[in-house]
Amino acid sequence: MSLPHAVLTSLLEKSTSGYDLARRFDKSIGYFWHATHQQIYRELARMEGAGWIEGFVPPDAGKTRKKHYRVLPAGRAELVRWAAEPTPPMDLRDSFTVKLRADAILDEVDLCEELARHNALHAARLAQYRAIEARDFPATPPLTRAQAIQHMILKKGILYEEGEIAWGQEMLALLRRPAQT
Amino acid sequence: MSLPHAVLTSLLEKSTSGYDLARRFDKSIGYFWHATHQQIYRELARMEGAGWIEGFVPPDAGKTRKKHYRVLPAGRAELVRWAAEPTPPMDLRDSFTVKLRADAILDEVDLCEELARHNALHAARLAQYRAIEARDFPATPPLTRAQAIQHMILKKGILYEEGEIAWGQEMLALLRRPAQT
DNA sequence: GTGCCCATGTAAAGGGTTACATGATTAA
DNA sequence: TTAATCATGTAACCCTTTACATGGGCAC
Repeated sequence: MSLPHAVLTSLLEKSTSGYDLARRFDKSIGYFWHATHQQIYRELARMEGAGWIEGFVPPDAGKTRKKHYRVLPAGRAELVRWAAEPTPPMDLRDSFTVKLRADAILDEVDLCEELARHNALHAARLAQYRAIEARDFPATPPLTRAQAIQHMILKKGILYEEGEIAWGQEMLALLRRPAQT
Repeated sequence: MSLPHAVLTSLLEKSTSGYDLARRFDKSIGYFWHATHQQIYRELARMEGAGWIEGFVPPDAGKTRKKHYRVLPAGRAELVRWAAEPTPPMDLRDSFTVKLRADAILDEVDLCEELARHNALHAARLAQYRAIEARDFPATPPLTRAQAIQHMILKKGILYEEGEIAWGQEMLALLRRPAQT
């Protein structure tokens, strides 16, 4: 369970509203931890109750209902505590791979189109990541430690997508090969 | 939701008991879809109720309580139906990456040891996968389509672990670098 | 006969997904 | 003024996780 900690991290990077957090979870941080707006609102309410964060009306609020949250010392301490815990390695739940196993024994299944679609999705994401990299990490050496870490996280995403694409193309070639006995 | 379909696939590959399925989910198929024995027993009961599978006492049962399950035509049809559905791409939930983001802004966090531990785990898994590959896919060309697909699935795991290790080593070097300014 | 593994389950709690609800601003 | 988007929520359902329970076989 680390959704609250993902939210804390995101809020530490920049205080913001639940709505904007949800959008951030659809983009940058969401590539490593997905969450819907319902989850986020629920967690924000919980964490405010626990004294980890506090809500406030931003100075430029005007007439909107927008409410911002910022991390309190207790929240920061909790994040540090959690980060020191051992983490189990990510467990994968890839339903497409299950379908491939089904394909291997079933005949009636044809995953070519679906695989091609996935390959295109991965290519699109890769392009996004590369654009972010070009924008946020232009020169190489003069980086703070924080920037260097953030760059490595982005590179992890890039490597992952590159791997998916390379593998996906080989797999597609295999699936398209006519079934010779 | 595709745990039942992962179970169906596994049962099609080989009829077996809930207990052995659970162990299989701790190994081969579990690398792409994790499940505990509680989930598996529950799914087996549900699927038997739905007429997708049937339980039977294996001929060599003797005095054990062991019960085997095999896939019925309805289950096979359901698997085909499901495989034809579009799949969303896997969404990642990698708490270690969240911790890295926390590290980038927190100072009090030190992830070196944990990262080294993860790297060792990935190396161990890679070794396992390579051993399986050497055992199950020795020669190259004379493969059936099913074997070729299964080999590609294994290769996906190998590529993934190799990527994790390469990235993890670079990341470790970065984390170990003394914080200059 | 004690301890360990096999083998199957139940129960409770918590997290995630989907559907629904509401009101307020902004653009056509 | 109608539709879309902003912004925040509630409720129900399902899935997953964790803890507990049970009883049989087997080895020492």
